[in-house]
Amino acid sequence: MAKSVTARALDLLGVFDSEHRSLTLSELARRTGTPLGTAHRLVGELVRWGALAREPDGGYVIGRRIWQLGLLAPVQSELRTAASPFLHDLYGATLATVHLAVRDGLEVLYIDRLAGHVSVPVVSKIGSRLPLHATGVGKVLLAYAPDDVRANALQNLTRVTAYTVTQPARLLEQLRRVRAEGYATTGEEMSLGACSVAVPVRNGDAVVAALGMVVPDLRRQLPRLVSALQVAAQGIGRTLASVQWK
Amino acid sequence: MAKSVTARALDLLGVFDSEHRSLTLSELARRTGTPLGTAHRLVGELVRWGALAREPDGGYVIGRRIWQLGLLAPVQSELRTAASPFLHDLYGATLATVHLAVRDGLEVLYIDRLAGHVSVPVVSKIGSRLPLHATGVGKVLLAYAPDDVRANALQNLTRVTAYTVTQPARLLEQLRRVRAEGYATTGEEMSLGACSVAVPVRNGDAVVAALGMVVPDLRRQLPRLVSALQVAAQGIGRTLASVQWK
DNA sequence: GATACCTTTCCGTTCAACGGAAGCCCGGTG
DNA sequence: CACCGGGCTTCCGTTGAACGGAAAGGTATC
Repeated sequence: MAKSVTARALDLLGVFDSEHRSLTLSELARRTGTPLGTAHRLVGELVRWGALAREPDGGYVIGRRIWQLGLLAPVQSELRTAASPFLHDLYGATLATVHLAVRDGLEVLYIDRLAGHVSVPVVSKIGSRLPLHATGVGKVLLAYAPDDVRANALQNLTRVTAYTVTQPARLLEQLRRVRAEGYATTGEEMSLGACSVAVPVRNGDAVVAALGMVVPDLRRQLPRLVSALQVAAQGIGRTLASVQWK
Repeated sequence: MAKSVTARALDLLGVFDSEHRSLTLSELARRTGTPLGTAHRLVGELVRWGALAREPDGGYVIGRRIWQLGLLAPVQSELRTAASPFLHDLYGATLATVHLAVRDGLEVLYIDRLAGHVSVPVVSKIGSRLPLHATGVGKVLLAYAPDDVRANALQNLTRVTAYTVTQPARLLEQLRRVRAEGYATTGEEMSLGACSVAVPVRNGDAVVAALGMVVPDLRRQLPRLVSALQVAAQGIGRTLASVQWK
């Protein structure tokens, strides 16, 4: 299956994640199913180029060059920089945990986050992925996703908490309302004690991201939060559109 | 020279930089000296894995997966997160542009930056590299670098402005003073109208980074800035040491 | 000093990668 | 409309780089 050299080399990088930031050569070989001899050579090349680095303790970690490259990715260089000041405003105005996310395949990918000093159990981390159907930002992204994506996502509504929506019909109805009303909400569907609201961020007509916040309870303040979110999302969209043509 | 497939694939990624965030297939082929047929195949694999992505306009850009990986790099995940609150404090206290940087080979690599709304001409960007001998953070990193690095760096003191120190003997003397006094300064050596101060950030005994600021003029406030920097650097070091063993 | 685990080096075989060339798809131009 | 130049994609026969098993070298553990 994974035959090509390139694919193998990339897979060696791919086994790193936030729980495994440092791996030994043999761990890498095991996790990728690469024979040791081969892994040794490939890792050597990756280190030479700067994609991996060797720690004093002998473990391998992701190298600085990858980090530098990552800064050039559009999510980072355009979306994130455009959104950053608005996230701060939003956080300042509400003191809730604020999220910026995009859809990547059938998952939500968190681009940025501003967390208040604890308060609500929040699962997301910058760069992490969560299912589309159990988060506020996820529902927004799903609501505006192409039909085939939505169809695929509905196939597989895994249960996370007792409140997670797992019936396709019910979720579809919710998504319809998201499009009608312009915002999505969740109530403890991803983690108990956490509710969320989210709105789309548009560049022109296209929905390119979602902006959301997590709070312990929605009832009283929903209108206020929605309008704060919409103002910020508007600002981000405007910034994106203006940066586009320089 | 660059024969191995892996090296070629990596080189394809390596030609992206902040001036060239989006490249077409044939640009990639030209810039790496790869025949088109080969480039096509390799780029295809990179896209399949998520290292590159194709924009609607047909150009290739760095993919989200690389960005995600970059977040796992130690510079980002340890240094940057440990330092972030202290950078904010420092910025709040002084309103000067604040920098965190490490040495990478014979260059300064900027890890984080907090810029005031214009004021002084600042060259650095997050993820960018500059020569070691012409910046405050660079001098600090050079002062505490291993002997062979320092020797190599002194070979090649390129002139940037009229004030850049280009005589090895003079720079060596400055570095001696940096070690003795615990901070480095520059006066318009990198860019006219900008002076800088910097101090080392230590993790235990080892100097792992440098913390600096850029201001229009140093004379009057030097002692105040140095002590603010030292307090912050101390804090960062403490945080690093405590995170180390979890 | 034996054990267990990791890393590094070596080398003959083989099959994946190579890249030249030919065809495709556009958009611009005479 | 026909032509042209550009970038993109596909194809295929040859070849040498990549493969991976095996064995030797390290280093902590019992």
